[in-house]
Amino acid sequence: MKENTTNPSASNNEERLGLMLWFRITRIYNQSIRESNQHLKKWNLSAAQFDILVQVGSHERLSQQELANKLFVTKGNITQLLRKMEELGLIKREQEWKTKYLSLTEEGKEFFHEVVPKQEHFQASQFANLNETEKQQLLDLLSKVQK
Amino acid sequence: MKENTTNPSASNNEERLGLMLWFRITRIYNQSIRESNQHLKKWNLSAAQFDILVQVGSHERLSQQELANKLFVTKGNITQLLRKMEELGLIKREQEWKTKYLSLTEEGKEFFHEVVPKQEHFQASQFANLNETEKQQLLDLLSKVQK
DNA sequence: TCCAATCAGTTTATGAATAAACCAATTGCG
DNA sequence: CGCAATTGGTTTATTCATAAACTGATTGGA
Repeated sequence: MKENTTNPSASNNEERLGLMLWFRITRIYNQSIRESNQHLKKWNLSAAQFDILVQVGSHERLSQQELANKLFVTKGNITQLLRKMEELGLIKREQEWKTKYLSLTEEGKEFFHEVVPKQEHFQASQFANLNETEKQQLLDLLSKVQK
Repeated sequence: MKENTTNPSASNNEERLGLMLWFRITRIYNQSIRESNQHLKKWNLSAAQFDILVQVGSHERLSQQELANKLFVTKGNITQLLRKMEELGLIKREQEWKTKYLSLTEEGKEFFHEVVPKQEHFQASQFANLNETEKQQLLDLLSKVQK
């Protein structure tokens, strides 16, 4: 499997590794997001919506900006996603001063308890090739990448 | 044992790790793609186009389907991206029987030699928090995830 | 006091990616 | 034969996500 070793150029090893890591991560992401969406289809939910469900479900008084920061996406993106989830009746937005605080509706909570454990189980299966130690190692390394 | 609280950590460690890995990877990806796009703007190129440039530039006689497989995206996506890159004059498609083989135009090759080393340098900097051993470790673990 | 800066959120236009349906050509096999 | 399955690519409708410009409200200095 030298698919990526095909010499992006004659630079040093350190840089070659960086590019290979980039490629590898985008590929894992592409594959993973696709399979997750497929799996979440059962509940008519997208991966993005699932992420929001988890965050809002497990944090009190989250503002939209805070949510955006947690998910590393833009606040514009959050606005759009929330509008849809509000329409679906899963999320409530309560304005206080200029800030909108988020929480799950009753229906959202039911969904949360229904979907999260199952999706969790599914996500775990995507890393089935790693044993527990390796998973922990991978998580540590990835955390370190993001400081 | 569904005494699940509002908290993913109520399940076993193995599964909790899986979900955390998923979140971590999507966040790194989101952040990384954004910064890469920003960086590639200098050349009016997107990350997706860059990926194609690299693959086509370093493999002879690649078909569209093969390219899609290498990048873990759908062939429909490839069709769209190639159309644009063809318009930009970076890529040639040569049909042989029903297969279209890809190659870089002269301009594409120039671009390749201009952009790749610089982008490589940039990508490397995104993993600056890891030393060389750790990078190699991370790459090995990620490869293992994808079998 | 007033004006610039900031902050939370929204809007708009655009690009990336998908799934699913499709076309045309080739092949396999009953 | 003849027809179904496969293969490579395209099209279409839809979802995600971004950047950038915007609104309105608040605040902090000169």
